Amino acid sequence: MQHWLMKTEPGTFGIDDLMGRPKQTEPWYGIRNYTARNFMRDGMKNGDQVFLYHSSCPETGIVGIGKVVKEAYPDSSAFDPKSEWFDPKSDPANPRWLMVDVKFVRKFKQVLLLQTLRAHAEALGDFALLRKGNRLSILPVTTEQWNTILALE
DNA sequence: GCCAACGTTGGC
DNA sequence: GCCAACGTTGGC
Repeated sequence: MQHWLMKTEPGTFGIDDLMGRPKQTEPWYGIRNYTARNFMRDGMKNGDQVFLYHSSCPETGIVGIGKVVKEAYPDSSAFDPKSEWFDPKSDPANPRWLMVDVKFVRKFKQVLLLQTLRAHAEALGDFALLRKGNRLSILPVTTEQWNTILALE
């Protein structure tokens, strides 16, 4: 099993929204970055666990855990002209963008803040989230990093 | 294929 | 709101 981290903006859709969804599950639509898409397409498998991360908000950091319950399939929002994520270049016969379904697993009692993660940067090694200028919305987490982070909770 | 311009992300 | 960093676009 592999581990990942997925960013989300709580002002738009956060962990509380995920908890409130039917089956506590949501299609992760709207990813418009090739590297992130490739992680979904080539890496993410059913059962993989995911840190849920809140960005662009007062308390940025990891807020809980989810898991992949449906592997990559076409992101239908790319075909919807009314959608904010509409992409006219994505052909339904050859979809450019993909999504996975994520199910809520648990929420941390308190946010594991980015600044806390930074304080343990050495123990985390080369962690994509902490790299300068990191903008990936989906990124891999090694098992070692996963366990180190869980111990910080 | 290069690279400048532009748009977006995301922390602060 | 600012700004650094990065990805994408498009002219050549």
